[in-house]
Amino acid sequence: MNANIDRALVALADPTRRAILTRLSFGEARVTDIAAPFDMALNSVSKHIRVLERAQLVRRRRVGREHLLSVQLATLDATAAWIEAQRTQWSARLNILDELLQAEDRADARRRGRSRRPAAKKRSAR
Amino acid sequence: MNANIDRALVALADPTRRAILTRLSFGEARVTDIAAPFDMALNSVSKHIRVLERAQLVRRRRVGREHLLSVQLATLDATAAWIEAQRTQWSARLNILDELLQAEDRADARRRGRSRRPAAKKRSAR
DNA sequence: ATATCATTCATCCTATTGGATGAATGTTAT
DNA sequence: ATAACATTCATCCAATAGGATGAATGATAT
Repeated sequence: MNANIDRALVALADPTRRAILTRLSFGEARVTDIAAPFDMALNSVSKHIRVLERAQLVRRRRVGREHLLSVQLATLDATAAWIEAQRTQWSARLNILDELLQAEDRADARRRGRSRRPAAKKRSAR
Repeated sequence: MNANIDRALVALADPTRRAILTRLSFGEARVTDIAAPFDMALNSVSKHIRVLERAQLVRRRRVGREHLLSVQLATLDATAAWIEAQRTQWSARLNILDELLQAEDRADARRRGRSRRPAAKKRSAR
């Protein structure tokens, strides 16, 4: 499961591959078509396509001698969703932590109230 | 603007760095603390942290001799949002294309109706 | 059958990256 | 002042990734 996310993130982490996806958002295209606008050998583009394919961000449909590629939006969705989920989970943890620290502060304040001994305790960063 | 997204995606495309972010979701930590669970030299972890910092996924707060790191959730949000935006844009383009193709098909059907000459025209892939 | 076109395979080269190591820098404690 | 600690800097190394090139494979057209 996570290996897929990994492949997708790796695939998206390259500007050429993102450009290829953008190109495909205008419709199916052959390897040659995709390569045309790039100042790069056809073979290099072919390699990038394979990376996108392994990440399931792109689908290949062979028709005769040409390979027609298309974007696989679902995977892109899944990737954004994964990041968003991480964000939520991490944020939740930090909130819990913050509440704990605030409770601790209140306890400290009570103790200070009893013993008149103000101690400098720094608040954790945002 | 896009250079930031690029750095964030590159940073997220590594499992060690994602693990570091997860670690930081439990709260601020020093470089040494972050490095502890990893079977990896402190220096290597330090390098990963710099990558996360450049991508603004992590913030550093120097307090005395220790460097306290924390997750910068906003950037994570921005990254997910960027992917989601791409998805939306690309999906919209594909929808337009699909409508165009359907309109074309209907036109073909009308022409066939007038001239009795059925031509095999293949529908584009999903 | 042959030439042409579309694509991948196999290599090779270079730059970058993940990692290790030892020295250098800056901070705290004694 | 000195020792211990926290971290980075400067290198080095191996593995990987991006890119190029020429040959091989497969399909189409003549």
